[in-house]
Order: sequence, then C-alpha cells, then structure tokens
Amino acid sequence: MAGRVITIKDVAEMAGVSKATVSRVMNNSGYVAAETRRKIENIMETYDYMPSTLAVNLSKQETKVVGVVLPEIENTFYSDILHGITQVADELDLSLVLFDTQNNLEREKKAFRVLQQQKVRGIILGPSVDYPETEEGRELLARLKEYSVPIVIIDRDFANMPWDAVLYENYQCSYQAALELYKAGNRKMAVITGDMDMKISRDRLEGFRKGLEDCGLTLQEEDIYYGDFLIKRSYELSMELLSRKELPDAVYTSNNQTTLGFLKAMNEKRMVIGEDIALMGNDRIETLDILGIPFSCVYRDNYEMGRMALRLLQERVKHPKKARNICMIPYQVKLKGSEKRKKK
Amino acid sequence: MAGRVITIKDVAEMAGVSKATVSRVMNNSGYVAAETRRKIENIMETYDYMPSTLAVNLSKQETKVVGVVLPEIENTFYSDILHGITQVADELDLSLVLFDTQNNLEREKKAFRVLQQQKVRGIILGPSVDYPETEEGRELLARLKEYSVPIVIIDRDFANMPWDAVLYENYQCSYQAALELYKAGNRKMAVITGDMDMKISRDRLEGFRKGLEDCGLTLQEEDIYYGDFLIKRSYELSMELLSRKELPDAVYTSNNQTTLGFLKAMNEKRMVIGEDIALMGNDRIETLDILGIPFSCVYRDNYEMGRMALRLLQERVKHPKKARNICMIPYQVKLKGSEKRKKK
DNA sequence: TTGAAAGCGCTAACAT
DNA sequence: ATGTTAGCGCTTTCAA
Repeated sequence: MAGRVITIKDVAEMAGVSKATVSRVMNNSGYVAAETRRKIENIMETYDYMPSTLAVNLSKQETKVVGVVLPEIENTFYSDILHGITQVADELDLSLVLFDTQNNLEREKKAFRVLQQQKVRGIILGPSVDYPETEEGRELLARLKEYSVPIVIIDRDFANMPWDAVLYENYQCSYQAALELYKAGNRKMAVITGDMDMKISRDRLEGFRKGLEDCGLTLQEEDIYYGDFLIKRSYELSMELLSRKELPDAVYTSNNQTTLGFLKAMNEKRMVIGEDIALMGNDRIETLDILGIPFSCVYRDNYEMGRMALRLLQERVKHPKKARNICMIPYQVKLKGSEKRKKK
Repeated sequence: MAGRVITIKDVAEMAGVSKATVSRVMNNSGYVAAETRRKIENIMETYDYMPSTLAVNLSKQETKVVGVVLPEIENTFYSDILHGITQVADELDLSLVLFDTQNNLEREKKAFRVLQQQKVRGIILGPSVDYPETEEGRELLARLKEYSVPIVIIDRDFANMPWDAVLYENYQCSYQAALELYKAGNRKMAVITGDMDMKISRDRLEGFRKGLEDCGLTLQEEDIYYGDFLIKRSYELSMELLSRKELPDAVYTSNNQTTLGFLKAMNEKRMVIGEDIALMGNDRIETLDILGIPFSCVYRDNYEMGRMALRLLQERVKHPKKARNICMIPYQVKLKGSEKRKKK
C-alpha cells in the first residue's frame, strides 16, 4: 500500500519478462515456466502489486459489478433484502453499486443510466412504480427491454413483467389471511390497502376479498381504506377507521408501514390490539414479536429474497438464453391474538 | 439504448471531426465552434451516445465512486445512516459501492482491497472492530494509514483515530442518561453494556458511572452486565438480571440491540416497562414510540450522520490538506416512563 | 478552432 | 514458454 502504485509494466521490468507473461500468471492463462511464475509472484508479493480494476475492466469490456436499485432502503423490508444480497455478493466476489430511488422514477432512470455506462453484470431492481401504470413508466419499460443487461425484479411485480424475478404470492397469502381471521371468529373485516396503482396492492386486496367470499362474507366498500403503503397515510386512515361507531372485528394491513400506521392510531385511541380489535398484517415486525404484542401476519423471509435475487442474476449471466425464472418465495403465517376481540 | 453501443470514435466519424473535438464538447473543455458543437450534440442525442465510464475512469485515473463499508446494514441504525449517504450521493452525483462486513475483519480487509483497486474517491467506514485492540487490527490500521484515499469514520471511534469522522458524544450522553434516571427518582441502577473491546462501549459505561457518582451514587460491579451490543447476549443477561430477588429501579442499555434484548426478557418475565422497572436506552426505536411504550433514550439522528459523513468526505477530497474534521452529532434525550417504578 | 498522437494499465491474438 | 502488438474508449498535450 505504501509508496507509489506499481503497475504491470513495473512488475514485468523487474522480473525481466514481458507484460504478457505477468498477465498470464495473474490470470492463470497460457503457459508459464514454474520458475518464471515464482519469480513474478515473488515480486508481486514484495511490492504488494494490485492490478488496476479500471484497466482490467476496460480491456475486458466487462466488470464484476452488480447494480442494486431499491426504492427505500430505510425500510427494514428492503434493508433485509439488501443484507441478503450483500452476503451472496461476498460469496461470488461481486461488487455492489447501490442506488436508493426513494420511489422516484427520475432517480431510477438516472441509476440505469449510470449502471449502463459502467457495463455492470446485471441489475437487481425493486421498481419504484408499476411501470405499465403511467406514460413515463411505459417509456422506461420499453427502453429497459432493449437493454441487454440482465435484470432481476424484486418484490414488486407488474403486468407482463418480462424479467427474472423474486416474488411473493400476494393473492394467495391475502386469501389465507382472510381465512385465518375468519377461523379465529372474526366476521366484520376492514382492510388498509397499499397504493392501488400497484399490482401487488390490487392482488392483496383481491385475494383478501376472495378469501372472505369463500367464507361466505362480503368485503364492504366502506371497509376498504385506500392507502399508499406509507405509515402516515395509514395512520390517518386508521384514525378514521377507529372513530367509527361500529368497529370491525379485525383489520388487515398491507405491509409493515401500514401496520405501523394502524398501531400508531391504536395507541393514540388508547386501544389495545387483540382486545379492542384483531390485527393481521403483511410482513413481520420483529420488534412486535419481541414485545409479545398479539399481532398476526403473513410474511416471507426477506433476507432469503435478497439472496435468491442475486443467485438468479448469476444464473442468468451464465445462461443468457435459458427460460425465464420466477422464484416465488413461500409465505408463512404467524398467528397471535387474531381471535375475535373479547371486549365489546 | 437499442442496437449497438456507440463510441466516441463513431460520433467523431459521423460528425466528420476528430475524437478530440467530441471529447471537448462533452467536457466543455477547450474551444469548439458553435456550429461544430451543435452538430456533435445532435448526433450524440440521436444515437443516445453515452461515454463509457470504464474508459473515462482509466483515462483520468479517477472515478466518481465512494466506497461504503458498514458492519451490519440489517441494523436500522446503519440502514438509516446508509439512507443518508445515498441521498447526498445522489446530490453529488457519486456512485456508492457497498460492503457489509458483518463485523468481520477479514471481510473488511477484502473490501479495502477491492476499493483500492478501483481508485475510489474515498471511503466511508463503520469499523467492524476497535483496531487498536487486536494485533490484526493494528496491522490493518497501519496499512490504512499509508493509504492515500480519504477515509471518514462513522460512529465507532477508537483510540488515536487518525481520520475525519462523524461521531457521537458517548461519554456525555451516558452521563446525561444517568442524571435523568436519577432525577426521575431512581436510585439503584443497572447497565447492560456493549462490547468492552470497543471504546464506545467503555465511554458509555464510564459516562454513566460518572453520572451516577455526581449524583452521589455508586455503580456496583454486580449491576454491570457485560454484553456485546447484540440482542441475543443482552437477552440472556437481562434474564439473569430480572431473576434477581432485588430488582434495580432502572436499567441503562447501550444500543438498540441491547434494548431489544432487554425487552424480550421483560416480555418473557411478564414484566412491564415503567411499572416493574424503568428503562433508558441508547438509540431510538421507532416502533416503541409508535406503540407508546414508555421507553426513555438518548439518541442521535442517524440519517443526518450519514449525510454528514459523505459531506465530510467531499470536503476532504476538495481540500486534502485541511485540518482534520471531527463532526460530533448532538445527542437528544427522550423521556418517557423513566420515573422510579410504581409497583414494589 | 481543430487534429494527431501518445497514454491510461491491462488483455488476447498471433508470432516465435 | 515467452514476446510483440494491437486494441479497449476515452483524455490530454502539442502542433498546426
């Protein structure tokens, strides 16, 4: 590390060989006499020689870099995914270039531009929006499709999504959520949804609705609170919901943020989960488990989602022509206090 | 994006000029006739030309990349910091290469090696260990000191730390924590510490001890539970603590993980914060606020820590010779339910 | 105002 | 088994 940086040329000169030979020992390519190899390796060792990634990249016209584009890393859902990605990246000796788009399409575009210029191996993308929903989104989608770099989509599926992906059975798990609430004795249910501009939100709502129907119930329009996956909006809606004369037996929240928004309202109303009302959420919230709060949920292993995403990408890089891979992460159910409320 | 990738050479030929001229219009360097410029810009636009970052980097012998090396991004403390970093990176048009070392020195070394080969602008580092504490750590520290790339340390200060840094007044805030607990009527205090191999842990313990002393109290050795900043160990220690015949009035936990470990034990023991025992922690835990759990803490703004770190780095890049910058993030105090317990 | 040419540090095809 | 040479796509003197 000390002193000037040594280049391949320096090593070659010191060893009295050509750059090509040095290159050969570095890459284990072609023939090199055992003795020559040892001499060169010695010199590299002594001077702590490190080949310039910049030069290697340009020369090979490829990098060992994967782009990671996520919509909100401060959300534990995504930071757990990112954690999974970093672990596999370490195993595969890949570097990660990270972009946090904050659900902003412009920033997502910028991320793609930068990554494209860098010749990354591939991109793991948690889309900021449901592309087919807006003109701008469709435009970006069209460009991305032309783009030859492998892409793996995380979590946010959308209509006619063309890439490999790691997804979650939103419809089925919501269906299951409805069944579980019913089995626990609840009859009147309400939902706080995510952004209806996203397929995953619609899937969750429809799955839940269908679940209720198959239990002989009907989800009333006035029991649907249309949110946006964010805590603030969910809190507002929950305050409304909790102000009704007639409370529902149970509430189904669409992700960790909507759940937290609901809990915030519950706290403000001095109401207690599992007593005044039952709660079933999407996503686990570790802190609630730790506190022993009676909170039921359907969820998946986010860390594993991240790991899987990078594995799929790797797979795609190796076999560009293979059929498309959609990995459905299994959902799990955790039940706690979802029985029909005891107080009236 | 479609079709083949266009290079500077192609643009030059199409415009009937030399590569140098094209380069000039891209970089706004040197003179270019207005008309020539327009023609070239037109062509770039039409063919969606994007200069290859790989080539630019090699040619300029520099990148627009910052390395981010963090010990545990799945911890909200670090993901909030990372969030701050990503925002400033976007503002400054820098790319981030992320490494999650999982508190593993070997992985930290590997991260440095990779970053060094990439000629990054600088590195933001949350050290995995307290370097001066181990032989290996001292070795790495020595190498890093020779290393000419700017480094900014986040959070984990250590003895004779030589770089710019964004830190936190561990001693003072712990001192304050002790005072607040005392003011709230508590007299018998216990502490669950972090890893004593880290200066920040020692500072927190000593600050707390001094705070108590200045209140005329003495922190007994049997009231100190030596943990490691992780939830698991804290939980075990807390179970021990809560099994004592004589409970302390209040407990001071050293970070968000130790706090959670303590809460887990409380839950298991069916004890209630603020009733059976008062709790004062380091770091906020948003979920607890939302739930209205009476949890006091001293904390800082992690997002701002991240922003500040990248700003310091930028500053250093611009002024390599300037005096060292240590930014002390102010701590804040949130009080809730830290009064001496009501039950006996 | 523009072009020619060397160079950034490495790889890889082709010779020897 | 090793060297020569021509790139990779850009920047940057130096000339013109």
